[in-house]
Amino acid sequence: MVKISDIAKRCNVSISTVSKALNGRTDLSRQTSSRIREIAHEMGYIPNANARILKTNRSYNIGVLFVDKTGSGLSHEYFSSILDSLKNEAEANGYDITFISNQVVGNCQTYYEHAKYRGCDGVVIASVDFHDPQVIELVESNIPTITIDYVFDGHTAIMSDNIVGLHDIVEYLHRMGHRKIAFIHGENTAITQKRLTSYYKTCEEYGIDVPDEYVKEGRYHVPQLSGKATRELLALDNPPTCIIYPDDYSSLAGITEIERSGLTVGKDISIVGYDGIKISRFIRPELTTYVQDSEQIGKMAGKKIVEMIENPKTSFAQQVSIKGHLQEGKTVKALISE
Amino acid sequence: MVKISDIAKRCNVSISTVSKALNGRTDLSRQTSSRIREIAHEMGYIPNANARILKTNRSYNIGVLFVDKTGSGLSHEYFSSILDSLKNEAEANGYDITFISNQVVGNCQTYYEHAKYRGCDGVVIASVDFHDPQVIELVESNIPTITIDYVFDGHTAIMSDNIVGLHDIVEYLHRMGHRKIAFIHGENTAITQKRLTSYYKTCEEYGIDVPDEYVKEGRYHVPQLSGKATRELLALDNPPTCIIYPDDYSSLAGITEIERSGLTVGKDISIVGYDGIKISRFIRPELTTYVQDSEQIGKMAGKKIVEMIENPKTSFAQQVSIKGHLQEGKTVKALISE
DNA sequence: CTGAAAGCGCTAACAT
DNA sequence: ATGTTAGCGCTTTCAG
Repeated sequence: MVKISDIAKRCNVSISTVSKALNGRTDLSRQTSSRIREIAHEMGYIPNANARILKTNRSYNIGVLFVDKTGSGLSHEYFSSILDSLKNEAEANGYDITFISNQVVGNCQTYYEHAKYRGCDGVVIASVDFHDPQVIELVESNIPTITIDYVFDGHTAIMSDNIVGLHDIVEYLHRMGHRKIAFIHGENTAITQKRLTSYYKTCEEYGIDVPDEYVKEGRYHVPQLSGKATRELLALDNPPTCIIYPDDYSSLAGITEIERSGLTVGKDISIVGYDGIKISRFIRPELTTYVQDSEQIGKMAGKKIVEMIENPKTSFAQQVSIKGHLQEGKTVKALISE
Repeated sequence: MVKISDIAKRCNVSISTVSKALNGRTDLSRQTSSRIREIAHEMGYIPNANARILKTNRSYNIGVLFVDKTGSGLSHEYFSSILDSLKNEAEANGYDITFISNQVVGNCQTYYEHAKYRGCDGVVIASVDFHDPQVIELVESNIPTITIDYVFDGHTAIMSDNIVGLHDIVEYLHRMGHRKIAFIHGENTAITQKRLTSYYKTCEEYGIDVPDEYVKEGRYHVPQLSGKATRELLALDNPPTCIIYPDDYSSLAGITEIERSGLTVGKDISIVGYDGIKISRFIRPELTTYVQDSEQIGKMAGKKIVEMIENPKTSFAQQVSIKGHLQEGKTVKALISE
C-alpha cells in the first residue's frame, strides 16, 4: 500500500506537507497542493482510516444496534426500511455504518465496549430490549446515541407517532360508522402502552364504549396469536364490527380466521392493520392500514446522530415524532347505520 | 480511556507484559496474567481496535456491499434475510460488519478504495450491478471477496440454485397435469438467464411445448409489469393453465389481475411465485412458491468469507449452490386431464 | 509556505 | 517469565 511517506519522497516534500495537501489545507501553495494530489492519485494512494482514527479520535463511523428478540431481525420490513434510509443519510454525510453486537469481538463483551472498541462516533439503537442493562449502559455512556421508538429520559429519540396512529385509526373507523371496535395489541412495551392509551382515549372522545373483551393481547409479528384472538372475538355474543391488529403481518392471520369462519372481510367484518408494509397494497382485499413513515424515521435518525456528533455542545435532547398516514384499502366497510 | 500503559503502571509491569496477558499468551506466569486481567477489568479497560488494526493489519471487519438499483434495497426480504444471517455468522466468528458505499467517506470514491480505507479483511457482495466497473475492480483486487448470486470466473460465489428452482417448479406443474405453462421472468440478468434456460430445458424434458407468447419479460419486484404481462397472457387465444412469476411480490399483482378478469386463482388458472417470503403462507389463497433458502445463503457467505480470510492459501475459488424447496400452497390446481 | 518531531494505542520481535 | 524497543500511518503543533 502506498502511504503518505511514499508520496512525500516522490514529491520531494515532507510528509506533513503531503498530509496538508491531501486534506485540502490552505496553508500551502496551490501548485504544491495540486501537484501532490495529482501524484498521490497517480500512485493509487488510499488513506488508512485506522491510522487517522487513532490520531484524531474520530471514526466517521456510526454504530447500529438492531436486535430483534423475535428473530425476524433485519427481515422485519419496518426495521430494514429504517436501516436502509439511515444508511443512506449517514453515507450522504460522510459516515459509514457498522453493526454493534454483543458477541465477543476483540475481547469485548457488551454493546458499550463494542462501540468504544470500534471507535464509533455515535450509535443508533432500534428494535432491542430497552430494559437490557447493556443497552442502558450504552445510552448512559459518553457515546452519543439515538434511540428509535423508545425514549430514555434526557436522551434524543425518534418516535413513530403511535398516539396519532391509533387516534387516526379510531377516528376514521368512527367516521365510517363503526362503534364496536376491538383492538388486538402487541406485547407489553412502551409502544403498546401508547397505542392502547390512545385507543382508549380516542374511543372515549367519540363516545365509543370499549368492553374489556374487545381488547386482546397478541404479539407483534406472531400471526398465530392474532389469529387466536380473532377467533375469540368472533365468538363473542356481541362481536365487534372492526378489529385493529398490531401489525399488517398479524392482520393477515386475522383475515384467514375470519374467512375460515365463513365471514367476508370488508363486508361482514372490518379490519385495520398497522405498519403499511409494501405488500399491503397488493393483497386482496387491499389492506386498510396505518403506514409508518419508516423512511423518514431512518433519515431523521441519521440526521440527528450526525448533528449530535458534530455539535455536541449545541444539540440538546429531543424527541422527534414522525407521523404516518392512514392508507385506505378495502378492508373497512362503511356502515350506514349503527 | 484507560489504556495498556495505565494498566502497566498500576501493575508494575511493562506494557508488553500487559499486552501478552490481555491476549492470552502463555509465555508468562499464570499469576501475573490473571492479576493483570483482573486489574484491567477493574479499571474498565477497553482495547482500541484502531491501534490494533494499524499494527496488525487485521480488522476483523467484513465489508458488505448491498446495493439495490430498484431502490427497495435492504427492504427486499430476500436480501435482508441474507444480511441477517450473514451478520450472525460473522459475529459468531468474531467479525463485525460494515457497509461499503461509494459515497465520499474519507476521500474515498470507489468501493475498493472504501473497503481498503476501512481495512476490511474481506467483502461480501450482493444485489448489485455486477457489471459496474467498481464492483469488478473490487472483485479483482487483493481483498478476499465473495459474491452472492453471481459468479466472477475464478472467484468464490454463493448461489441460490435457480436452475434447480425452475426445474422443480416445472416438474411439479407437470406432475399436477399442467402442459401450458407460461413464465413471466425478470429483467435480463445472469439469474434470469439461468431460470429461463432451466425452464426451457425442463419443459423440453417433459415434452411440454412452449409457444413464444408464453414467455414474457417483467422486472423483479415491479408488480405493475407482471400485472400487465398477466393481462396479456389471459388475453391469448390459447391461454396458459399456469403462470410462473419472477417473485412473490409480482405474483400478487398477477392474482389481482386474474381476479379482476373474473377468474379464480387455483381454480381457473394456477400460479407459482418465487422467493418464499414469509407472508406467502398467510395470504389467501396460500401461495405456491419456490422458497429460496436465504438464511443458509447468508450463513454460507459468512462461513466462506471467514475461511478465505483465515486460510488464504488453502481456500480455493468455488461455487456453492444452495437449494431451496417448493412450498405447496393453494394456487396450483391439480388438473385431472389435459 | 514548508518541515521536524511527537505521539495516537497497540503488537511483536528481540533481548534479558 | 518479563522488559525494551521499534514502528504501524497518520495528524498537528510548533519552528523556521
